[in-house]
Amino acid sequence: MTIREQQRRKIWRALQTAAIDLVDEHGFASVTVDDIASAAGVSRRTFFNHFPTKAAALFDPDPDDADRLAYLLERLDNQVDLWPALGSVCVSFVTGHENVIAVRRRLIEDEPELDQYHRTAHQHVEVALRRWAATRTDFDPYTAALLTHTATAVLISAFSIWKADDDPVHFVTLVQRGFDIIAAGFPT
Amino acid sequence: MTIREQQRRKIWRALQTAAIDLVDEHGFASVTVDDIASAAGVSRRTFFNHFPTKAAALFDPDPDDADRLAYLLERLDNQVDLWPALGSVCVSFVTGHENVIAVRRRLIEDEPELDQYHRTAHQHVEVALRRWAATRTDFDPYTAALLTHTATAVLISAFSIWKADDDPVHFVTLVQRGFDIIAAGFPT
DNA sequence: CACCTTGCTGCACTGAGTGCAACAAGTCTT
DNA sequence: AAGACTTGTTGCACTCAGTGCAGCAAGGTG
Repeated sequence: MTIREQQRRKIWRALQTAAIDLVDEHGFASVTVDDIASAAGVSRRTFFNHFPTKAAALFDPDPDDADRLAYLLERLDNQVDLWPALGSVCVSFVTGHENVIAVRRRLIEDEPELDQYHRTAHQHVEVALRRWAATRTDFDPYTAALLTHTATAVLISAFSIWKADDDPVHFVTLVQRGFDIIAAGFPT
Repeated sequence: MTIREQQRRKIWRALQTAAIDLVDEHGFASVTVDDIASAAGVSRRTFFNHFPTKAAALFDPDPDDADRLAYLLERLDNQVDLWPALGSVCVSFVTGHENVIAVRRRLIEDEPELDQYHRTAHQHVEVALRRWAATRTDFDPYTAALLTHTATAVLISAFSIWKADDDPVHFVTLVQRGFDIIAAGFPT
């Protein structure tokens, strides 16, 4: 990784942590982009070189995580049973990252209107899943769409139920349980 | 319905149609709130009395539709099999409204970045479903969350696959098929 | 060491969204 | 039907998100 790329990711992280800290303390509406930028030691204009919107600074996924998800999907090629396979990918993806999820969860508990912005985070996952589904030719486009959207629905459901002060491990089991319940076709 | 309420809904509709027409012709970014308001014959300030954001003018559900969905859910009380029941509600809800869906579909096909705003429309459905699920005590909160989020995932999937110039009836069958596929637990 | 490229910065600008204070029109009471 | 009350529109002024542009500094390349 080049020096440029290192610096860029460093600024990215500084902006994200500054944004989360400030919003956590003062609330989303009370924090301006100027505040975030100067807390991170960069100019306001630089903020928008890294994030398209103020909300994105809170919820855009770390580039490393995006790489990790792409890698997990890559290794899935020959698996036969699609839904459980997707489930295992999602479980692996969230495992060990409960702290990040907990922070976002707490922000949204404090200010529910942030939830709509948080959807874009799941949309990033969805895009990755869709890209992967497009490479598979062994099922029709509609089933592919259902698979990806339902998978993110499971993640969102687990996220919506889990409380920030719950047992972190519990979140992963929630995700797994969600995939299992749907695999069984919503038994009554 | 009082005269006031009639006038209010009239302005609401004028704003929504003006917004859709203008955005359809010139693109989302090129149309200002001023343009929409004056096309609808009201002041800019009035626009924001009816819609919280510019995007909401395109995608907020008609109040009549919200009432209709609430009514459909109300009549569901004693049904035993939850998932098919939710499916029938969703099918009934979209039946006969393919034209509205087609318009939104076309807008998003032209400008994919509008998709994120369209999610809020589904969020309104989701809120209604969640409110209903909260009144049922016969299943746990997590299953309730899964049910509602998965139901909207089906709607989103059908919406993402359907093309605006497809057979309108086809959309409803897509929704029904989605519920069926998930009921079967994603067979391979 | 020169040359090219990438990314940070300041500046100026558009336009979304909000609080406030009139004002007008619908609604209710007697 | 006339007054009091309520609800909703309007204009004004303001903050701030987001963008295009031009300059500059520092990284990358031969």
